[in-house]
Amino acid sequence: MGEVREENERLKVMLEQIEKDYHSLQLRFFDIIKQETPKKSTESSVDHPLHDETEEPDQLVSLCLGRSPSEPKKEEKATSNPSNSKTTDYEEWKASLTLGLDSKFQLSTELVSDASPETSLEESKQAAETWPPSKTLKTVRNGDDEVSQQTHVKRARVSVRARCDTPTMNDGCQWRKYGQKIAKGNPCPRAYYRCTVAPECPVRKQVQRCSEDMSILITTYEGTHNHPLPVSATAMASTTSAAASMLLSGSSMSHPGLGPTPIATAAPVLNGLNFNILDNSKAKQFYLPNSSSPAPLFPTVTLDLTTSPFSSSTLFNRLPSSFASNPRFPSRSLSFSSSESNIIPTTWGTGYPSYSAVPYNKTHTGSINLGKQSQEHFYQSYLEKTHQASSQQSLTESLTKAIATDPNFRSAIAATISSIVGGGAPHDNQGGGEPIQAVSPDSLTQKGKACASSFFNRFASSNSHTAGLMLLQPPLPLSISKSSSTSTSAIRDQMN
DNA sequence: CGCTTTTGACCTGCGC
DNA sequence: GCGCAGGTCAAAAGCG
Repeated sequence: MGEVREENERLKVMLEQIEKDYHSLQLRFFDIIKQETPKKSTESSVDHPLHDETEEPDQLVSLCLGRSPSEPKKEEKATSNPSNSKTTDYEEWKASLTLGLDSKFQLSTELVSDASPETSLEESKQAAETWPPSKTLKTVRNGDDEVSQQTHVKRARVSVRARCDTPTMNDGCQWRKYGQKIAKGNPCPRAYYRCTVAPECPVRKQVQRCSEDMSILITTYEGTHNHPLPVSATAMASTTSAAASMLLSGSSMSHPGLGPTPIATAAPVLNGLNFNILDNSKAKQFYLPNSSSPAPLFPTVTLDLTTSPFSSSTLFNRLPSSFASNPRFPSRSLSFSSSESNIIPTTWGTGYPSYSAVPYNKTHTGSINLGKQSQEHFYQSYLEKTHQASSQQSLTESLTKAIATDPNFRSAIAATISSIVGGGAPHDNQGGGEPIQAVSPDSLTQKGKACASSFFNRFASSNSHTAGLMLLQPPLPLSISKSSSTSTSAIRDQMN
């Protein structure tokens, strides 16, 4: 109890600091918005008329995992009165962690989008209870063909590619293997798992090694959990769920950013991570565990945790050429990658934030790239930390931990997907070149959190759309502060 | 003994 | 209609 009280006190202090930084960041953000307004009014009106929301924080689209879309306003209201919002925000933050899998938003994974929250909840149960796709189809076909088709079409999959030595990725959930098959075109067998946390949970996953690189494990998740999950499992689940939701909502609407071009690619390289988004609806980059399989029945979004940050532009070339285009379902791929699979994880594993100030540039083509100098700086920092690191974590473990421990990481992933789905790649040059200091107060068990946080903080700062998303989140255990040295040391003190 | 994994059989959808 | 491939089932085997 004593330890808990102590930790509670520490967290309170931390929270206060976070709130301060949060508000200063918000002020800074508004300043930037003001400065950028004249520029953007000309640019956006011509190229991206739908991005006007970046000028009006009130209208920012918020992807809040586990919360209803209306909540951001509440949060914003709360932030206007910092002294009173402490408890509220903290509770909301906690709620966002625990409610992640019950999110109304997530339900779109399985369902047609425009259902009211109440009905969507019910429908999600139905969808969950009628898991097996074939049975679902059968059942629904008795009623309405159109509905059945939609139900079928709307079942999204989220595929995660990651380097992993273990037979399966530890995502915090309990799985039971129920089958194994040799799939055509891949000598490695594909294993089928179902979630055993709850007896009737519809979630399944397929695990298969990549035939071209055996060190890469491809895990495909399907379905939505119908039960609460352990905290360690909410991360992957909500992230994949959000990705699937994004994909589905994206597949059912037209995007100014994605539509007219053969392929819309955003390839930000931040903190040595690739963040590639592919739109396969128009290009031959459909991304499947089984490279030679025909077009899949389900829309798939792939989170790629394997590729090199310096060759993001060649990511597509490295994809198996047999990925067929799929006219029926769009598929998107996100890449969180390392140049060497162990460098970043090792660094993340140190548990300390990256304090290096990294300027960034954002191109008008939707790519966000660190300057060469910054990349060198960053990787130098990585290498230094690599030497210091005692633990050798795999990329998968690190990312999983980062996702598991950092709600902001999840939000950022979702936000990024949202920014792509909602309006294409970022287009303005806001905030470019200005060093942003990202500081993440360490918590007791948050290995791997720091880099992820700073990574996404920088990303958030570089993308007004996403930045807005981040700002609308309740205060999170990280902060962005321009006056780096003071806040860094302050938080270090708090950590100690 | 209970749970998990293995593995061949079976079911279903799809293309020809 | 047939064959193929993906996915699932369920009995047997394995394991702690």
